[in-house]
Amino acid sequence: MGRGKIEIKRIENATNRQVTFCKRRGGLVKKAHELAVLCDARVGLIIFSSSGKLFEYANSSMKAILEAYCNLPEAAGSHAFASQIAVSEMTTLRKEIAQLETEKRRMKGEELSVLSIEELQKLENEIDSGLRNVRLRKEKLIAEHIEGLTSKIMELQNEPSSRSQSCYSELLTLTARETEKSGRPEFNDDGQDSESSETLLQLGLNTYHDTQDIAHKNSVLSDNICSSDEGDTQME
Amino acid sequence: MGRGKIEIKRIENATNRQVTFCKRRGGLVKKAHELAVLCDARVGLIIFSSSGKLFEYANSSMKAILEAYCNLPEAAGSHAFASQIAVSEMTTLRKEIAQLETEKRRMKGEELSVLSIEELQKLENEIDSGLRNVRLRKEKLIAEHIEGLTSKIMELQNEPSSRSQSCYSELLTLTARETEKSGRPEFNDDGQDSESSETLLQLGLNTYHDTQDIAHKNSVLSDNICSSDEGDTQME
DNA sequence: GACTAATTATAAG
DNA sequence: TCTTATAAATAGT
Repeated sequence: MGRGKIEIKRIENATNRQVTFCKRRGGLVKKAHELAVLCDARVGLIIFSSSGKLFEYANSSMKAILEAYCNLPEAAGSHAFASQIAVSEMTTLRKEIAQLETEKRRMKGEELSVLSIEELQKLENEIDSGLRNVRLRKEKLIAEHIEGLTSKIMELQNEPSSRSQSCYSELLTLTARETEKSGRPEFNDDGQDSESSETLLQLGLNTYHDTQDIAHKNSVLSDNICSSDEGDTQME
Repeated sequence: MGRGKIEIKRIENATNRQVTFCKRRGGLVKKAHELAVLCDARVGLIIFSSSGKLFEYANSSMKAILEAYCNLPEAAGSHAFASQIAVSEMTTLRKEIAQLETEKRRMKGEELSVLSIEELQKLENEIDSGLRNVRLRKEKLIAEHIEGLTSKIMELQNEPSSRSQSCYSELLTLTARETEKSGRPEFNDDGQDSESSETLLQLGLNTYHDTQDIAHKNSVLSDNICSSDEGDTQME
């Protein structure tokens, strides 16, 4: 719904991402509210922005919803709940870190021994695509830098001073470096790298979820865990 | 959005209410997922139908979301049950994850805008080195594969059978590709060799990883939206 | 569930 | 933030 269709993947531009976050958060809260009212449901919605700010909506109190979620009639022994959550969360985070570190090592060409030819090919495509992007960006910066130096020289040309010397020499170095690389063909468009961004996702961690239910069922939620008023929405 | 406008008030007709509940619940979960992915947010959604059935969505584990919700800094006095140590350790782990994710994205050529030319150069060197390692490893595996096929053929040479046919043809394809490549300079550092060895793989070995990708895409999509891995959606 | 006509959300400017 | 063209959700069938 917008001037153009968008892919559902992380928005890279931070400003854009923030704007979209605000808009869609509003839309989501509105729809949560509508569902609650129209269908006589109890809805609790918790959102943490990427910067860690909390937004929430609950048509009844969030505490009541969370208590119901944890299958616990009333608050007691909340420490057990919290510590179970904390322990399993920590495990999750550690697994996530291990996973990311493995991915990073593989992208640096380490720890490849267990990968099949196909997996290696995927990895290669992904890295190659990243390399191209990095080079493009670097070359853009260098070009801009050269342009800046050039115009500086233009300015200084009429009043020669010792300062302009250094600009000249830097410009010479840079242009020499760039020239060395020119003549390289553009990207081939065979589309082989098109799946690059998904490859790593499939290695994701799933194993901790099965402990989740048990943790919830055995846990207790206390009175002071949550306090929330009806339909509370904050601004970020 | 529909044939007619409706007021946001409890739907009196029970059947109608149930149908609307199902439709809108699906929509809400989808939008929660989109927000989480697009804006890199953490989202937890809990829905109880009027009959008391539970539906939930969380892009990370619901435990993690609730844990974060219950341990908000400003609530320290009233909500603090997880030990201070656990909280700070968790913060450390999260920072570590954020850092690793940034590194990973940069190696994939994303989020480069804040990097200087020097940093980009360093990154490029790192990625390039990784790429070479991956290619070396892959080519080693392919060579071994060829060798394996060769010796199989040796074995079968004396007793010609229909089975050996396929080995021959695969070997021929592979060696043809390898030969084509030889005599071309080794890694030049401008990225144009990027596809040098993937054609070999795709033509030489079979192409089943393409269909794997498609299957994977589908499964990722459905997992994210409605499987019990992340956000659990039940049928009522 | 599948099908639209209409409404609503929102991407881009 | 505000506008508006367009994509998406959905009410009624």
